[in-house]
Amino acid sequence: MAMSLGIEQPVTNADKTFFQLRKDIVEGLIASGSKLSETELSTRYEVSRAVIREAINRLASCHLVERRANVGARVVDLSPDGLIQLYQVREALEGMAARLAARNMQDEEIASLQGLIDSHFNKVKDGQSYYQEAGDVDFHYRIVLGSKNAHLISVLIDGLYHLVRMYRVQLGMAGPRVTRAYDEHRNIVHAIANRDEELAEILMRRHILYSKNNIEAKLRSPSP
Amino acid sequence: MAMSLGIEQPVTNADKTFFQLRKDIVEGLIASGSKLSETELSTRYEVSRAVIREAINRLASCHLVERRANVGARVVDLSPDGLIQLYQVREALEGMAARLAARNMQDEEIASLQGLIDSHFNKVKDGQSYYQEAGDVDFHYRIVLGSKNAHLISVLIDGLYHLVRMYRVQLGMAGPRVTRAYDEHRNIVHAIANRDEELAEILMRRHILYSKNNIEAKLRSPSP
DNA sequence: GACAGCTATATTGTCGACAACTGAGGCTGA
DNA sequence: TCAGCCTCAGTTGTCGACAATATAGCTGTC
Repeated sequence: MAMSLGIEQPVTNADKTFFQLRKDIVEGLIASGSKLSETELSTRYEVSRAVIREAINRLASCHLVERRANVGARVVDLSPDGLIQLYQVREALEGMAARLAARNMQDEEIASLQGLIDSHFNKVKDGQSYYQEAGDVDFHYRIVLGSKNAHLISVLIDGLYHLVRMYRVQLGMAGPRVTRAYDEHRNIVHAIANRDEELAEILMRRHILYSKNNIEAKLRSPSP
Repeated sequence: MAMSLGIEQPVTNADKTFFQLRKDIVEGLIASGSKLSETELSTRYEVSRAVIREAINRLASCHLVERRANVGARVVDLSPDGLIQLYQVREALEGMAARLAARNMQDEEIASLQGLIDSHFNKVKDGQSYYQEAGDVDFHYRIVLGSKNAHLISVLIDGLYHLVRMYRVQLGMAGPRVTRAYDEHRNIVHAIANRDEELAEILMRRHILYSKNNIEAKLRSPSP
């Protein structure tokens, strides 16, 4: 695993194929629930079956595909229950991440995070929904990295976040939750700056809980 | 991944090799920090390099080995900091597992769990330190499975628990924490039986925190 | 018509060989 | 002496072919 300190750089052919496949799955180019044929993919991506196999195995580690011996691999299918379970794990892990960030982040990192939030303020004020996607992701990334916990970083950034993005993209999230989420982010940073571990964890957990409820509501009423 | 509902059954050759390699690493037969040569392992385990490669990749997903492109894989090395980080994640995940177990476990499952605890009582009373290893593992397994959350189950049972066992085995844990841990288990089951999610989570988190402190102390004073 | 068993086909699992890369050691030239 | 380059052995990455397995469809019997 790339350990994700910064941007993951593909070096081998299997890496590139893995990233490409992951992208195509997350963005729905390969339909959720569809079967992944090794031979077909090897011709489509113009690599040998061995590298396709390795890529699929890695995707299985991220829980983006499910593999059965002697049968094959299928892209996971998205379900309300799956989403809920995903957010339950996020709540636990990111709560802990916020706690550890309050303990372990350097002062400069916190200042930089504060700067990020401030820059968001302008965009929120202008009503740019740009926020939800890039801004939200960036915010959560920084806190997870700030935890300085390798397991946390790996499970979330290399694993769950791609699934989260898959749900967001394929269910078409954009949402009017922008300004409210902005305030929540602001409060979390404040708690971290005060080195208040307990509060940072609680606020982060509530933030994710709200976010789950929001997406869940969208999931019931197909709006797009 | 095997999804771990019950016992994971090897079907393919890569499965068997993966299990064997994992066992040998966890139990220290392959030294922590040592390099894993694909060619050497393929002769030692009498399989082709391809299945060794797949096994190593899976081990990397469990964080039991670290792989670098074009260089090779090394068994992770155990460190005090690594142990602490591991238990931080356990605290977050198993806390959530206990909460969800209080919500989702069937009445019969809870009764069975209660039975397990009761059976432990006799052994603890007799001073059998058998408890710590098998009993403790079994207890935590049941609660994680009781959460009915696939991600939680996979990350913990297919992943972190093997690392936990690796620390325990290679640092020689047995400890006088038996009776105290027993009481903590008892209280957790009580909270779950009462469907008290909040309390179940808090108790589990404290239980793991205590456990971490215990191992940490042992790690400072090499007793065995 | 339904069902069990068999056959055929397509897919996955496994293998050995070749290509590409890394790291160590020695060599050259200042 | 030392920095930098180069060579070379050994390792990992990639490939195409073969073996083993599962699924679909057919056949024959009840």
